Amino acid sequence: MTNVRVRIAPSPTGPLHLGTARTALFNFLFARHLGGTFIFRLEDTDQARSTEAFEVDIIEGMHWLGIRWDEGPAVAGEPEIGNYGPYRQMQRMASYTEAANRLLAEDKAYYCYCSPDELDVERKRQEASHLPARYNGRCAHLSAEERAAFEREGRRPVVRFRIPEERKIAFDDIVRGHVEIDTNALGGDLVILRSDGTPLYHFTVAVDDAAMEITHVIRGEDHLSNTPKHILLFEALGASIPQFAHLPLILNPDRTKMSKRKTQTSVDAYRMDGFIPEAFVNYLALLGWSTGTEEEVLSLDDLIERFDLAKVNSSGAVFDRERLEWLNGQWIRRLPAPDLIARLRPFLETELAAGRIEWMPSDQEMSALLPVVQERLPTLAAVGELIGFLFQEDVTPDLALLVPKRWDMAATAANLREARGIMAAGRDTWRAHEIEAPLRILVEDRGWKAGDLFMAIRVAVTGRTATPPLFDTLVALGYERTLARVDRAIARLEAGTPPSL
RNA sequence: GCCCCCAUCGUCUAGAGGCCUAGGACACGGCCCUUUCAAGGCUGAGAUCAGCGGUUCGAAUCCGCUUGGGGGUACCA
Repeated sequence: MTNVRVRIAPSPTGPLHLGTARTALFNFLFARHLGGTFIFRLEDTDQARSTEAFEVDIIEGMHWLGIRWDEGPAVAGEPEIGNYGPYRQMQRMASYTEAANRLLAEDKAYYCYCSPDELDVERKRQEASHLPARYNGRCAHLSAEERAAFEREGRRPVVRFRIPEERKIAFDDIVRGHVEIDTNALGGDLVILRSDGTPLYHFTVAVDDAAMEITHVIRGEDHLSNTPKHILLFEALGASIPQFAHLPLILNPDRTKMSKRKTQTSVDAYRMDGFIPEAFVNYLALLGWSTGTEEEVLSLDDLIERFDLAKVNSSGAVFDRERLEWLNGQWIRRLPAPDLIARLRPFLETELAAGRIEWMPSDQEMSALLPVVQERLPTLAAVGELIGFLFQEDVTPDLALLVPKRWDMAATAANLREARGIMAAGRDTWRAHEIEAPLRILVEDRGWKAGDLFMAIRVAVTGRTATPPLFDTLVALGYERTLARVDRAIARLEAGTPPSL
């Protein structure tokens, strides 16, 4: 165990987000690689938008991905683990007011009575004269009388943290290298407590990171510009300054910051789409990082072993669902049969509930099918599309699909009838190559194309043109149902065929 | 507006001055396999390394500028 301590601090104001999941993963990989401590902290101070349902979604989503923490809430309502708790900010309120009072006492912060409206007017004025938006410091040096006057007006002050002027804050970001930002660009003295006494994000993050002795702050690039504020706060609080690593952002296809509008961002939505966590985590890890080798299909353990913050990219990465799907297929193919069947269950339930299948296949049926199904599943959710026709009473194929280009309806009906006769003799030998062999002889005798007959049978029996291998499919369907479906197709073809002259 | 960050195939990336007439993967095309669909194998196309200057014997790699993109700039997180 090293003394490395990192954290992920999501706010439960929405379902687990792709970006949060990736940041969590990078923190987790970093901690595990180094034998450090990974901490989960809930930033639930936005009471208006935070809900317990989102909290549960986030925690369960993380667990689904295989991301576990050493300190933090277990699941909603249950006890926490770790000696630096509580791990919910709402339960740490006292520490923020205590810290703010300390800064006030040391004159590192002061009460500001400017109203939001006044601030707004000032901001607009600065904007109009092309000046950087910045608090003008009107309340920075109020006398006791002035303060009393404001109080008498009924104004409730915020607490502002003094940002020094003309100072360069420099830090060495692990992924970006040396970064320098002038304190004049920080927007002036920073509000750390609202007029109702509740703390603001930049303040809570610094107070908590200090209290939890975070050594490395690994987060999205959107916080890069805010880092000097945090550094100043750490200094004022007398805390040591952690190392920073700012991860490249995940982007929409148009290269803007990923948004719900343009990219599916909910991790749970990907789960419901049939992605498996092995693939998801693998994909996320490779968004902005690579091993430097040509390895791409990597398990969580592989990732932990190879992870290196210094090899993280600095430019944004477009989320590419097709590549995720490819990785998902890779991982599905690697799953042991019983495992895959178990994971397919919930998706079969969904098919059943939606009426797309009429009964549930047994584990035996599924494992018989698996060899021909496993390599054809891009996602777990594709299972219904692939083999649903097996678990329906009947199918009604499109007549147009039933008739091969070289045949017409009458020929198709007649040829299917011949094939049906041959298959009918196979009741006791209903196995793939024993169905196939005599049909091939028939094809040979008649001078047909094997593909034409097989496609006609395929469509007659499954209703689709793309299926698992035909004869395996027939075996799975069974003798009776195969013949019944062929018969029905023949009947429909004959009914649709105009009588010949 | 101001500040910061970024810039290699459509996309994810390899590349830490000579190994690069730039490698891999996804997607796309072709061929093989084949009853369809996949999977797999082989193969093709695809990047004047954003542009311009500089440093150097030598630059995708270092520096500067330009352009483009992104982020930040709240009594949001």
